[in-house]
Amino acid sequence: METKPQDVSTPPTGTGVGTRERVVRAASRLFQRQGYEGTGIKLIAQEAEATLGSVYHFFPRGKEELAVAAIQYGDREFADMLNSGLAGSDDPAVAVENCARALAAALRESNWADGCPVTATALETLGRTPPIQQACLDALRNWQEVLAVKFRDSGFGDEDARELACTVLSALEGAEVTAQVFRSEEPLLTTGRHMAQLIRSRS
Amino acid sequence: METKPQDVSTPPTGTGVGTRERVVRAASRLFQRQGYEGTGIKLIAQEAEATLGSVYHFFPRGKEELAVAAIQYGDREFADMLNSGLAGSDDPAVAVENCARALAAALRESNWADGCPVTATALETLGRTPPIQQACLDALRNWQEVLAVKFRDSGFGDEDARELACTVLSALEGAEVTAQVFRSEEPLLTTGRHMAQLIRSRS
DNA sequence: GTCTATAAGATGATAGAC
DNA sequence: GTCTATCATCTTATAGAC
Repeated sequence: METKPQDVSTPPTGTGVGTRERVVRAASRLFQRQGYEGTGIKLIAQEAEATLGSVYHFFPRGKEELAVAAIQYGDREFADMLNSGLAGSDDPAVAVENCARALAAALRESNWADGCPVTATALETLGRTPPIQQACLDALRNWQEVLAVKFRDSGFGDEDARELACTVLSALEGAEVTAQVFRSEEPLLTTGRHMAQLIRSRS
Repeated sequence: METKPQDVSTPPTGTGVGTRERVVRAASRLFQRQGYEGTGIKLIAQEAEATLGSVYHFFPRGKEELAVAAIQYGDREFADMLNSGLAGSDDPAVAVENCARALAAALRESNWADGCPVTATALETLGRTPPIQQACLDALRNWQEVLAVKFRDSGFGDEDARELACTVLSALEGAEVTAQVFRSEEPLLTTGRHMAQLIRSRS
């Protein structure tokens, strides 16, 4: 996760956020909500309050290049959410349950629209668009590592921490989809509770 | 799950499978692999060895109507897979782990392409295409009930069975996505093992 | 960097012969 | 029921003025 110069929070141009950043954010949100194939570049430009020319100025290789940037943006965003959720408690079981609760609250607040920022795009582009697939893989690996670090810091052995992280991440991912389809926080809350039990039963 | 007359495995017309069935199967597989928006009707017709006219003959209301039928087909298909996996053992923990193993094997055999038959379409159409969303909801509910029945039959109380089914379904759904992105059976196998532990710790 | 106009092709859907 | 031809629209992407 190297930080590039243009990642600074105050862009050089003005009071708000630069055009490139607005485009990436809009793309990330739209891909998250309606997938890669279902989102047109014109809509992205419109939501970002940019013109089509500006989009292609920053992403000359087109939609695919923009999607990679959007997935990487979602990667950082979701990792931040995981990290804040996990930071709430030293007990990893409590921490994971906090994460599930935070995801559930965010999901409800968005009217069940804003789930995982990569799942839809990942499934649509699996085995068909290598650069996007790679970005999705990097994101999932990153999130798993965030969880694994928490478990290791709580005293779990390397292998145990890695495996627990794998299961917890998978469970949260699936619970988020289920919660979106059911339009209910329950899958996330129940899964969070069960994950806490699993973690406790292994400490 | 009422069985309609046209659900018989030997169609009236010929030795093989009827055109309508071929179209639905092709649509189900393609939506599963590349999502709803990323799959054109022409490709569906081609894969089904049918013509565009035939597709619109059986589904006069177009792609949306076809998608509902495709999701319902995937619903039955996945429920069958769950039921066979669960039937392998009276111990619900062993049974669930068998399911995860079966899903992992099927995923590997398809070169990580054939995951859950509804997730991609569900995420793309959330809150935008009510009939499809409803079909996805029915599918997830159906699968959860399949699991809940197994847990109740194993001696779990109603509430416990329902909640365990919710978590196990979510975990398997998420593990399937993770396994596809990682191109590895490990997320499904690890999640299956952990779900077995969770079930045992609650009996 | 921003903007408009437009090219080139794909998409969902329809018409009507057979 | 099957097939081909076609329409209207939308898509990604480019050109070139400013």
